[in-house]
Amino acid sequence: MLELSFIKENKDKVLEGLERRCYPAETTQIIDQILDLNEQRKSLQAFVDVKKSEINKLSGQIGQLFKSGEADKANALKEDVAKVKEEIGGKESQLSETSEQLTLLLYKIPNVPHPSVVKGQSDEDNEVHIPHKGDLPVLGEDAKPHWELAKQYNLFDLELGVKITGAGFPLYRGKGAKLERALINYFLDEASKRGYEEIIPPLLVNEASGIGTGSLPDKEGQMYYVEKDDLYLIPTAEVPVTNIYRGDILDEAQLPIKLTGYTPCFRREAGSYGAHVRGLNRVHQFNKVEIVRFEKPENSYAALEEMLKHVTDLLEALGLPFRVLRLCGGDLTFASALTYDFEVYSAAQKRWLEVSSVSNFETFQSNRMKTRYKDANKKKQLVHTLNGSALALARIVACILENNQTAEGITVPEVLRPYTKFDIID
RNA sequence: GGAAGAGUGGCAGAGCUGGUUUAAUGCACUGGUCUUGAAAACCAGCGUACGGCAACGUACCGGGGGUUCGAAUCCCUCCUCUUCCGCCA
Repeated sequence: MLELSFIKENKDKVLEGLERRCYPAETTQIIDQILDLNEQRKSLQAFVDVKKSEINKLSGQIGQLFKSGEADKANALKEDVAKVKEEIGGKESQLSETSEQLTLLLYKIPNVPHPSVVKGQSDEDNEVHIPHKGDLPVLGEDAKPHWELAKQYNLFDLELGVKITGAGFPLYRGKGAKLERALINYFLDEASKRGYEEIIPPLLVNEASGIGTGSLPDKEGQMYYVEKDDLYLIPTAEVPVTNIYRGDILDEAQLPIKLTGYTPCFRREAGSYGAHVRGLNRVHQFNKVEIVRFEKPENSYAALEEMLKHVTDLLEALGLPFRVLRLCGGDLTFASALTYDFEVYSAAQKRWLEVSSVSNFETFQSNRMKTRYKDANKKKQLVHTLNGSALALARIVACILENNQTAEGITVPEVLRPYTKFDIID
């Protein structure tokens, strides 16, 4: 959520940001509504505060009078209080309604994109930030997509997942399960090497946590919801991990805070089904290692570059052909100011698959969560939050299987062998 | 799941027979005095949010609601924690 003070002082920037996101014109009007409501709120509060102050004073006097036995005078004052209350009338409830409305409207305004983000409608307008190096791999005519390879080598089973749960819940087995576990451990170890503290968070979160990171309100439909306990299954470790510091005022010395966590991720994503979402390309449950950072504002973009390098290193080590995109305004997620998407090329499917997304949210999440720090002058400031996948597993597995297939079997990337304890899947 | 008790400012902890509590006191923390320096001692400051140039005002004693002229204090409700019992990886 944007800060009210920022909207007030930088209305043009906010509008220009909406423009680059290709937001509909109605959203522009919300900005004016917000500013109007805020003025209303301010005058309401000033009024109510003064009246309450009067009541407080009178009540104090009544107390004194009762003590000194002057009940008559006290009772007379009670009538004065009643008058003041009448003056307040519905203003107090108006005040709280106005504040609530204001918050709801603020929730509707997305983050202002970083100046480097280009205007664009959809993923077709994304810019290539780091192009793929060298030629794209070409496989033989008989190359198979990962869902066929999985069947051939008995690595994961989507039909069994259907039997046990439903569509989109893969069951990994044998070397498929071991490969999955190897990747998780490898990614966690690499994050640890770079100074991230490992976290195992709860997989269900409450409403406040969902609001903190921006998964709520509005996006309820994308999360699994346990009605009986009013809890949500996490769509990413970002939600529980970022909310660790919800409502906290940190010490400057604590920053930066670097956290990593492996969790399964649950996404309802009632989207389309078809050839392009076959196999592991899109599932309701997948595994992911997430990295999360809390930074001082002046350091957050350097941190983003570090994260970019981190993910780049992982993909290079795995030997997967990839490119990095800088998302255009229209493809940027609601809370993000700048996002880099990583896409891995699937040689068998002959298409790019998104495997990671690294974003700087600046103060958008921290303003919702009220996560601040005291700077050198002891002034409270919102921190910047960042996060990224390092990495999301399902599609990485798909690409490893497809790109590394040989007549003898699927070769395991060198860096994973200490974890898998086998070199080839055959 | 059942029973009992409890949730107060960074921590500890009073207040909880409703009215100088505008939340005592201690510790921690910050600044100052003293000192060669430090410690000790002493003095002062020391929560968050909103409004206001400011003085200051308002709200917050787990969350929400209620009673009252007035609520940390009484009532209702939800949440959490502790102890005991039950169940259980």
